[in-house]
Amino acid sequence: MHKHSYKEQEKLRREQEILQKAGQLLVEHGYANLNMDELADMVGISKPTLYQHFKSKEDLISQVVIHSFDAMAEHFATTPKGTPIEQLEDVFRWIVRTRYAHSHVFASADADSFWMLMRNNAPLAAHRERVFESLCQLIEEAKAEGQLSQETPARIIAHSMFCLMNVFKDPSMMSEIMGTEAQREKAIDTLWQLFLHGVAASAISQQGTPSVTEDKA
Amino acid sequence: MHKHSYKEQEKLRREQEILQKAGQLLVEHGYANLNMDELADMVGISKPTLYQHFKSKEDLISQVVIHSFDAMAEHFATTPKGTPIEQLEDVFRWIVRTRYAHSHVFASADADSFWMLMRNNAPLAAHRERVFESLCQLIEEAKAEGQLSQETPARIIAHSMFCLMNVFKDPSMMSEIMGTEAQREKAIDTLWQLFLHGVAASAISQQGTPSVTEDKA
Amino acid sequence: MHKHSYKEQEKLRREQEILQKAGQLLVEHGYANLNMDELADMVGISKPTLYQHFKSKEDLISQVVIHSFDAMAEHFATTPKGTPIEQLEDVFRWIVRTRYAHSHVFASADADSFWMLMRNNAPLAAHRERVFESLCQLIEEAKAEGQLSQETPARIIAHSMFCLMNVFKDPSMMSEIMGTEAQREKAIDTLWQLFLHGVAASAISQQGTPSVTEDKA
Amino acid sequence: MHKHSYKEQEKLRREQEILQKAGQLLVEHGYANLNMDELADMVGISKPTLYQHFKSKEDLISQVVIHSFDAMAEHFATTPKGTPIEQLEDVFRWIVRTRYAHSHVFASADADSFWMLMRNNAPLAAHRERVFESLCQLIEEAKAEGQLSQETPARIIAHSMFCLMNVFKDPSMMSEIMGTEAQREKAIDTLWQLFLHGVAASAISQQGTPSVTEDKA
DNA sequence: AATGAATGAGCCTTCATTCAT
DNA sequence: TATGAATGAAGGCTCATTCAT
Repeated sequence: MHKHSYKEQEKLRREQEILQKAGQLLVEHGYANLNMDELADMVGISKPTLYQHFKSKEDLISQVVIHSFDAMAEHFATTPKGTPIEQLEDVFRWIVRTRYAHSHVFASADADSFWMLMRNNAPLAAHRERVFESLCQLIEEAKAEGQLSQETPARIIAHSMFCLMNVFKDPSMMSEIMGTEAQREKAIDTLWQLFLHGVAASAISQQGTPSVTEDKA
Repeated sequence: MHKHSYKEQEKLRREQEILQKAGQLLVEHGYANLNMDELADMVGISKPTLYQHFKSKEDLISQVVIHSFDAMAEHFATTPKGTPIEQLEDVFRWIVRTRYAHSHVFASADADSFWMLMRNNAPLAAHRERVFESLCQLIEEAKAEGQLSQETPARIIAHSMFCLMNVFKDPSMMSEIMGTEAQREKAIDTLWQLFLHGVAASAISQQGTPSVTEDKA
Repeated sequence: MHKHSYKEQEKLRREQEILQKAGQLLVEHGYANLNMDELADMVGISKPTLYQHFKSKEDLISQVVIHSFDAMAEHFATTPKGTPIEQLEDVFRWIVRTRYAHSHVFASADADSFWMLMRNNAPLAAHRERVFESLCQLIEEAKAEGQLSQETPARIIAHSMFCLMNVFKDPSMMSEIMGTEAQREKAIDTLWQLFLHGVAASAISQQGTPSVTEDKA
Repeated sequence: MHKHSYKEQEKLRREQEILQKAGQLLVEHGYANLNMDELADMVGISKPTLYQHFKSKEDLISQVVIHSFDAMAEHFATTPKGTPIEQLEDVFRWIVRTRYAHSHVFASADADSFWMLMRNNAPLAAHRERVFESLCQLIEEAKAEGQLSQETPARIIAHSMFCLMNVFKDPSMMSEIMGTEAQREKAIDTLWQLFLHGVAASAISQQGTPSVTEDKA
């Protein structure tokens, strides 16, 4: 069971390092502009060694992304329980922070690379779906407790959440987030509120007519 | 006065065609994977001819994107007047429809290519900023009429709107939009409601505490 | 005899203009970097028109060079007679002046383009040889009058003359020449003296031993 | 301390070979017509391999030329001492021999490629200037000993020397040089004498009047 | 005769991937 | 196992030259 365990651990450690640096480059340069020479240099190994761990660029990047999905899945599994809405908020904050504080892959999650990869990569899509499912379940729970709009499909709510996070991708917003700790938290709050009210139970009531009017009445 | 007008129109027509196909390839393959050979083939001309119309790949793609921005700007200018909120809704619907019906460039608007291009391309950034400014003004008007949250900066609201539209980028959502006319309108409605309630004036009130609770009370 | 004489003159005039501008570009950019688009633009005609006058780039440039040789040949024929040495000096001065004042082709006469062209272009080589022969004859005459070293082959003397003129090709020298009229004449004087003493009759006497030593003794 | 010394030597050897063949092609085809495919083929490697040794065509060719300058500089430094004039003669002979025996780059030293390269390539210009400076110093020494004309600027003398060597560039001269050892030496002698008398101290005396007359008197 | 438009062929450069050590 | 070295396959761009009008 632990035959070669040292060597294997060493190998794992190295792979983690590769994945981490690759993630960094992926975020900084995008998929197409991430080049294997640069990556190898950054990790401090040679290119052939890289190819001993990952059979191709696509494979490598897929694993980077899968890794991110798994980290998210793990957070889902270990997040301290509360009301579904509280859990959702926790997840929301965790993702945003992870994204930008640690330059996580999700920062470019819906960019070219991402979809292009996903299109031809079943395992990747599967990992993504798994996480997405967890999120949808949480949303359904919140709906069941009457805290989220019944009328909005869970998948759309989940997507909205991911998409909204991209607000911070714009350079002008980025700077706001990259400022003080307080600024960041403030910005995240704002975004969470924005999301929450968009999907709140009371929100969606009369379709087609902006409920704003009713609210004001 | 209109000497050469035929030739010139022909030239323009050709350029439009190039831009249109380029937009299509841009959406399908992303900037880095859009290659000039393929584009030339697709348009049915030779590569050098391409370069007689556009001086470089970057120039060409910039114009594609600028074109999209301008189309949006034009819609802004000609949209039938109503309350600011109504105008916003109109813009929202127009963009979503244009994006997905016509495979418009904005479908990959916040992708790698987009930002990378913008970073080194002042004219492009300027066109974008112009459209963005228009949107922000509309938002400020809506705020002034008390219909949007005063607390959320206009730029964040504008961004949210753009980001939310990416919900449809996911293949699973895509299929929903690409279905019947009715389905599409339904989906757009849902998203608009979602956005609207997220940014509505009454929405953001107590920070840090999910206002859902208060709303219910 | 003068059928179409007007049209033909017009054609000739245009060809002269093309050749002149081509010469200018040839000197400025070199053969390989002289491009037909630029040339056509400079002359104010279209490229196909260019090709109606000259069947190819090589043909065109050959004629430019041939033209220069012919101009030189003409100068040889019309130069006011004097002693052979005086005639030589006159030729020398004329070439240098023509080269740099009028940016003549000979300014790049021994550059890549020149030899490469010559290698595959018999007519060009012939024209060159003709001029060269005239020069050699002049030199032989001077030798006959005892004014030039009998021991140095005429071809070498002729060549030396051409080569020495390239002294001015160096940018640092160029500036000296491009200054005032007086500066230019001074520089030309210096070079002529330098050439003349190199080939003077009294100069070459003891082979193998630097005659300087003897001179000093 | 000498780890990898074999590999490194091999790499150096390869680079030398590339530089040598590149020099050959440079002389034969000129800068613009030297193409990397042909060079790679000639060396027996692939184009990308070329680019692993030299980062661009310009870089490669620069090094070729720099190499030549350095070889000359080294000869300057190691040449057996004698009178300045003797040293000059040695340098002269060495350059001519090196140029034509080894098809050295200087054979096209004042050609298009050369100047164009120099114009945008500070390191190259620096190497050239260094050698040129050495030559000028030698010339100044010779002047100080009264063996060269005080009136002619050292830079002009140096240039004359280089330019005169181009006499051998003409195909008809080339054949003479490429003949027997004796022929070559004879030709070089002739040229050296020609140069020497052109710049000798006694030579330049009365400006404007061919001093030939005086010499004869 | 003159030209706008088009193109085949080619060149420099890059990069993911593999070979040989 | 790790790597220095090598490369096939492309991609962006240019240019002399020709067609069609």
